Amino acid sequence: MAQKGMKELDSRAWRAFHKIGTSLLPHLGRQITNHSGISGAEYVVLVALSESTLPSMNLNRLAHILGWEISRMSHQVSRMEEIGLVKKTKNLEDSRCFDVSITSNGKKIAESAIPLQSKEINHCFSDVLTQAQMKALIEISEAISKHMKEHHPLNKKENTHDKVTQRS
Amino acid sequence: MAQKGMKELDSRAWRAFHKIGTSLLPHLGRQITNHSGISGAEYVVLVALSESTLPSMNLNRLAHILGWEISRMSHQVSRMEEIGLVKKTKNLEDSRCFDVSITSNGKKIAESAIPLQSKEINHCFSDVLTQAQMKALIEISEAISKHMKEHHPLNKKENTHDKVTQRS
DNA sequence: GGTAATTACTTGACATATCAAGTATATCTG
DNA sequence: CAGATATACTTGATATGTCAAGTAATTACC
Repeated sequence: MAQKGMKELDSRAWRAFHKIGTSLLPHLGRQITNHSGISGAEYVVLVALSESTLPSMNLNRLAHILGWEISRMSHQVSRMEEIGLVKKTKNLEDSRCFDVSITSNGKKIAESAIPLQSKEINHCFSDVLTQAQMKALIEISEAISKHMKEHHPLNKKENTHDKVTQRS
Repeated sequence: MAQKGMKELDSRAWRAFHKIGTSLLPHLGRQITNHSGISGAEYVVLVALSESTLPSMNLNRLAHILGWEISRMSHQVSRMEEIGLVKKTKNLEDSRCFDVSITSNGKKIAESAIPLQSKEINHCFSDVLTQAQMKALIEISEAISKHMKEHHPLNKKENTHDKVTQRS
């Protein structure tokens, strides 16, 4: 959604990316809820924990893997603990840290959700793209990720402008 | 974030896409707030109104252009009206409809925000990709959008599964 | 070994998104 | 033209994301 100061191709490419980013990702999140009864956020946390070789991870590490802010991670894990998807225990070596681990119930839900979700992804993504397109997408992702990592790492403050808008 | 039931390339491509979708878009949203003091959502609404050849649009049309649910659109426009970015007037022909138009203040903000945002997009997106990659992305977007339009149009109910998770 | 930084995480306020239900107007159908 | 249906939008509850500020444990430095 931008035009002035951009070349025609740039603008079209950006809009194309913006469009799939804001339609496909939310759609697949909704699908998770539909087929497995958990939110997209809960799903990615469970998958991250399932895939780890370690039995548990601290919040920081988890946040880093998912590319989330630590505060969001904290809220999310607390909610997931309340409903019994994960368990949080104080780390013995460093008592500032919490070890987050998946519960057996969480694991059960993840194990049934993952293949269903893979099917959805194949449906909306893999099946509609060619091999060449997927390879291109991997390269595109790497180029952008590299840039982001170098120039805009998470949790770096750069805000200098106040909100112009105020509510009563 | 999915593995089982997916081929290696499919999985890598999906993760690549997921990663940029969940890092680049939020980053650029934050940039809008930083340089212009409005949220990403406010920005896209203002841009959609600015770009329209018509002086106003009803909520439905606006929601359709942005690919948003009507309820989200309604809340967003109400908030933007409160802070004077847009104006809402009852349509005379069909009094169920509201004509949404950009205010002079909204236009002023949009006009200063758009070139700044284009610069940001060039920085993080256009400048790090080749022409060929951008062309590929446009084709990829078209393939996915076509599928979504045919199989998962917005505002279609398909939920059959209750939330498994409950709070006290 | 005591004080200053740093790190890991929490908390609460608020903004925003989503969902289910509701209201009001318009259109369609017999 | 009356009742049924569809459309355009609103509303309120709840879930989630974000921000600024806080707490507590660890480490770094003199």
